[in-house]
Amino acid sequence: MNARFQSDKVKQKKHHKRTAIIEAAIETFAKKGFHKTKISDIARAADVADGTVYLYFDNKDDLLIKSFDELISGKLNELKKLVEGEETFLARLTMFFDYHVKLFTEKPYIARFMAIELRQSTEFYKKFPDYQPIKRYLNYLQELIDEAKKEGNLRDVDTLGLSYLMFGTMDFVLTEWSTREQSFDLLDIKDKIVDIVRYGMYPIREH
Amino acid sequence: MNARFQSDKVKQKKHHKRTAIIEAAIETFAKKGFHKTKISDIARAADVADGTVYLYFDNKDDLLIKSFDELISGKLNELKKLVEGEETFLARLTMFFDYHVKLFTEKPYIARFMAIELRQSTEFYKKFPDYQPIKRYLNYLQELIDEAKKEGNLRDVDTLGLSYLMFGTMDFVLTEWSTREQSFDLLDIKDKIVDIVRYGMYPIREH
Amino acid sequence: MNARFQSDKVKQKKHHKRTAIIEAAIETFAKKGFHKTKISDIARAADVADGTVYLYFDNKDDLLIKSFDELISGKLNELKKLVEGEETFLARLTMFFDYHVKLFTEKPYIARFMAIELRQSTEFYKKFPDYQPIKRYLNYLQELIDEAKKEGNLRDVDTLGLSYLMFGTMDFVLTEWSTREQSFDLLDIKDKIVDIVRYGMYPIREH
Amino acid sequence: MNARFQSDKVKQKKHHKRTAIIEAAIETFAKKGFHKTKISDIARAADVADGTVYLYFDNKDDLLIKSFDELISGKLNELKKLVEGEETFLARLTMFFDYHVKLFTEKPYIARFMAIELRQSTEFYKKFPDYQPIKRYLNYLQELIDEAKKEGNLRDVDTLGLSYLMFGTMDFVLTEWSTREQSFDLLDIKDKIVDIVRYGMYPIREH
DNA sequence: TATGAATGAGCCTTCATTCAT
DNA sequence: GATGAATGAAGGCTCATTCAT
Repeated sequence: MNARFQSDKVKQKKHHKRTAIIEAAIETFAKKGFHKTKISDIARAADVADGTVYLYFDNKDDLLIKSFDELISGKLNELKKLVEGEETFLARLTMFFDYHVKLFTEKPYIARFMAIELRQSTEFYKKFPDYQPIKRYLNYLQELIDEAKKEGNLRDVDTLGLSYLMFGTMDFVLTEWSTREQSFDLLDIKDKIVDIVRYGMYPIREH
Repeated sequence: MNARFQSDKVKQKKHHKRTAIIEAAIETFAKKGFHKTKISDIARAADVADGTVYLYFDNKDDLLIKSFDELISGKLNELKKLVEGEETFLARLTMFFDYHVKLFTEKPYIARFMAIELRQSTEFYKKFPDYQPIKRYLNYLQELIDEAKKEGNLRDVDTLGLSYLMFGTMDFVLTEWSTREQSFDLLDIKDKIVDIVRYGMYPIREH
Repeated sequence: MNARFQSDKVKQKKHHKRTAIIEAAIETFAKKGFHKTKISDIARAADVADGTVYLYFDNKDDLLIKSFDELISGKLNELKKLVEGEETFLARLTMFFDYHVKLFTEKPYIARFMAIELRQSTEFYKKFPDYQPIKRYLNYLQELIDEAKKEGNLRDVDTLGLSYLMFGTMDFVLTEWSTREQSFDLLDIKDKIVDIVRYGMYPIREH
Repeated sequence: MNARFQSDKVKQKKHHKRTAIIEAAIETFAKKGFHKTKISDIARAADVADGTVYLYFDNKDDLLIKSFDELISGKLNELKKLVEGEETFLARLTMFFDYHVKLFTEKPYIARFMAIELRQSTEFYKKFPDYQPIKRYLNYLQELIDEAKKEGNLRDVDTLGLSYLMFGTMDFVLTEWSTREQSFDLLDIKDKIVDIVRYGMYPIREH
């Protein structure tokens, strides 16, 4: 092993603890909520000392924010790749939801994290006015919708309205699903909701 | 003044402080969030001593629950009266949304209270598994939907799905609206979303 | 016991804890120094709970300041009464020193408190620019000196200079005496220093 | 380059870091005070790693002590050379004060260091009973005084008393001067105080 | 009933010190 | 010798809850 390799290893190690802390934070915040989570809980879960957390993050708030960022950036990138592999708007929409259903089914605590911890306080938003991770999701959805409208695959619905409808519905379904201990089938309800969003709730007119 | 009258007055008085505390609690929880609200904040707002709160409520959690119950019962009753004054499903649906838009426009902190504080923690739900104030809203929505389906004014969509879609969308729109400092027009977006829910997002087929 | 008496008792009681905390603080700060003194040390010494300290004082710094104020105001008042009972400048000067010698001999920790804790940091002075308890002592000394000059009992020495000389000497003697565990006789050295200040250090010119 | 030279260079280098740390420590302790100074502050100022400090000093206390020693030894040696260049007691006394006025005017933080940090705690003196850097100053002053008395240039004042008077006055003047942001003229007040110490404060008897 | 002073458990954060490299 | 990432003990302060009046 030469010097260059060693340096790489060092760099890797440098980030190892940080990554461990982020992962522990996401899981613990999601499981117990921000306020009930002690820094020492996270430190223990990450197998580091309490003080180590403060080598990588300014304070508890900062850790929350950075955890969100990390989580959402990662997921959004994954999502974009998958979605952009699809051709039609319908396929993309389906993929958008499928991705989340899969993600949250596999790691329900992420659903809780995104659906609940995210919105703890206006104070939080006041403190970090530029911190709008949900906004990035919404923006992405809105791009997809606008494209679809251009393609003619979508009638001229209100972009903002549809994005709120889609995101809000998904968010609520997931919140219910995760706080109610997964008492209904996520895949099933997704299909049923997609059906409503596609065709509306009015009786389908015969022609 | 006879004994009966006196007793009534006493009872009224008895409830006066309780009511004041509940009202102060709702407003304060909504404004500052559950964790940042101190019992002494609520006591001051209600113009009672800290200790007095504990004459009417077991603890802070209990006060939160009772506040929700009070708030939601009141609002739900109001809502039911208005909704049941309408004949058609469409009118009822419209009324359902209009009522909330009006309510939250007038008292935005109630939106915050319902949208955010409501879902603070799994711990909370674990501790009070029977406490599901949202459930009552959802149940009511589902009743309306089922009726409408029977009337033939609604195609055979999934009741649970539609109720989640409607409630989740409303919830999210309100959260955004209240955390983003009312940056968009609530009435306007409501109409646009109702349009989507009615007719779906697909191009309307000519016939 | 009537209502008025009871109210007095309450008032007394109200201040009882505050007084106990101040006294405990002075003694503990003096014995251990500001930084080594824990709030819990003071609380224990005052026989109250830790939290009680914060009912009467904003924080540890505030407690230090208030303790000084209390201590110095009290002592300065006592001192003024005694000094003003004397007629001539010489008697007043003697009283000024005698008072301190007696005070510090009886309660050496007060000497430490005034001589050392008082000047912990420039930060402290920056934070509380108006907080100059020593200044009040100096001002008082300067008044005495100016009067004496007017009376003709004192030659036209520099007032500021003499006040610094007197205060600084006293301060240093006390510091040495208290940090060196009272290894010399305070009364004795006082007389010898007074002699120098009176007649100067040059050989007394015969005439 | 031979081995001896190399060894010298190494020794020099060895001491380079130690010297850098001492200098950084004196300046930083003086500027921020002992308790607010972090080891990492000193390390950064000395341009070494935190751990390096512990190669040369046992702990933070030890670093403080060694810094004092270094500072005081240096200054005392300088002072002695200058003082011993003077013939008469009066000239020596003047030099003693002039030296300090010059030193502290040029590097006010040294005044702070000596006047304040020096006396942080009884604990400190208890821990290091032999550590009396001021003592060396006092001893030197006392030697000067005793010599002067032998020479007949000084009446038979109490040596300890006069040394305390001189040192204490100087100490206090400097403390006031440095904590009050140099609000008065050091040179001017020095002359006025020297006048008092020489001739006393009583009206000069005519003859 | 009502009060509000008192309590004390609990937690975030700092920083002197260590030690593997 | 030199580094600096990691450690973990320690303490100021908050605030839900109690209880004597």
